[in-house]
Amino acid sequence: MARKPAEQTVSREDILIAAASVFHEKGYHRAKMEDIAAEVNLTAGSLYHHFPYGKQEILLAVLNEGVDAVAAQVEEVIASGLSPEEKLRQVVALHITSLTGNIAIAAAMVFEIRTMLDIPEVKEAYTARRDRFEKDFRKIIQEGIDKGVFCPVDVKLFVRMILGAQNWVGVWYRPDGALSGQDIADQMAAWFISALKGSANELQD
Amino acid sequence: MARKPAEQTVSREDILIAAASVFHEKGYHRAKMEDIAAEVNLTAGSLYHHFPYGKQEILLAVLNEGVDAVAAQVEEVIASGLSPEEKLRQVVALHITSLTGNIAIAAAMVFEIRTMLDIPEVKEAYTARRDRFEKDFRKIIQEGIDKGVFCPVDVKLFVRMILGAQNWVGVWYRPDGALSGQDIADQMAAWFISALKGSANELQD
DNA sequence: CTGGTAATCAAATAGGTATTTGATTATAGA
DNA sequence: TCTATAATCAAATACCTATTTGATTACCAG
Repeated sequence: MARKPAEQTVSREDILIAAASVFHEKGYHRAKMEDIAAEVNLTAGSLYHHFPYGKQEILLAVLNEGVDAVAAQVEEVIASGLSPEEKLRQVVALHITSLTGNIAIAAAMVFEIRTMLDIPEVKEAYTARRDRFEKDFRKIIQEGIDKGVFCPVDVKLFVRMILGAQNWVGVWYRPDGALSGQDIADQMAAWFISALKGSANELQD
Repeated sequence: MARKPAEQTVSREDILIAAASVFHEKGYHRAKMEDIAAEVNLTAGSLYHHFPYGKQEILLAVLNEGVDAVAAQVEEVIASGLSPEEKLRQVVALHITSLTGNIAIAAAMVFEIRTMLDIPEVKEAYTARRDRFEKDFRKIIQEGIDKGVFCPVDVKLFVRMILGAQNWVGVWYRPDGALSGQDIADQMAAWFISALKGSANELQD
């Protein structure tokens, strides 16, 4: 056996997809290299040809996979001339559909990221990305407040609230459920906007 | 050495607290029995005296620790004669302050629960509890809708939205931050209520 | 005092699995 | 065709850490 004909060789990308799916099912720790390999008809050792640094490198690649794509699109929306409301709707949709469109990565993002947080470079890169993401959201809310279309709120907390709600979608969403990612996004965005319009009254008893 | 004087012997409870903190720092898998033991000045083997089933039993105990207390209180609120609004405020506060009051357990709850989900009994117990919790929240929202004080919404989704936002608090909250658990709960509850009052208009373009 | 028991320790044991190694073969380019 | 390289495999290796074991000591009840 050994090398298979060209049509059967697997790419990094193939492995990433397989890995994401295995991580999703079992979580990082219970996912064996062998499991990942099996998914693409390789043996565990062969994975090291594609990912010399091993399992962690694979996880990292899986996580990166999902993130940058969304980030770029979000920046675009921010820079657009849309109303804050519309911007919010769009970024919420971007985030949620990205999660629901790749549930395996989404779950890894939530559950496995901490595995890597003791590698300084990784932690930095992750923190930087997350902060940028949060900032993007804050910018939209703040813009709405400044323009008077949203009530003043604790922007930081509000953003954490919505990101929590959104990230959690990656935990419970199932592709065969009743709602599509877009459905979920639409409804949630509407609620966020309602909250942003009706606040500031029932706070102090 | 061997047995230490009475004042220095550790209790199950001591170990649980230590374990929760170690799980919080490192996650279940990277937390060694030795780490937990060190925290209470024991050796790893000694933990088996208190928890014969070992590491999993400890995790399980840690998770149980946090849950039942809140659940009972939530039921009480449900059964009370308060307005739906007030009920919602109170259960949100119960949940969030319970998370922020024991951040180690909260994080374990979010991140480590899945470790145990392949033990059928555990999975069942967990699912049952979670469903009951969700149902309690749904009951409040539904009551508000029925009484006409909340706009009609997809109750199931709404509850998932708020639970996501709330659970996520366990991920980012730090006791030395600017906001107390109660602060967070008050603001979030207010937003949820705003959303419940102002919905149903901007859904269909 | 004198057992008996509870709490502990130090030192194996044991199992799992990530990673390494050395050989093997297909393919592409000279 | 011949050779270098890429992709693969099977079979070690290596390590880590949960768990077990057998001895040791403190405390309490009688």
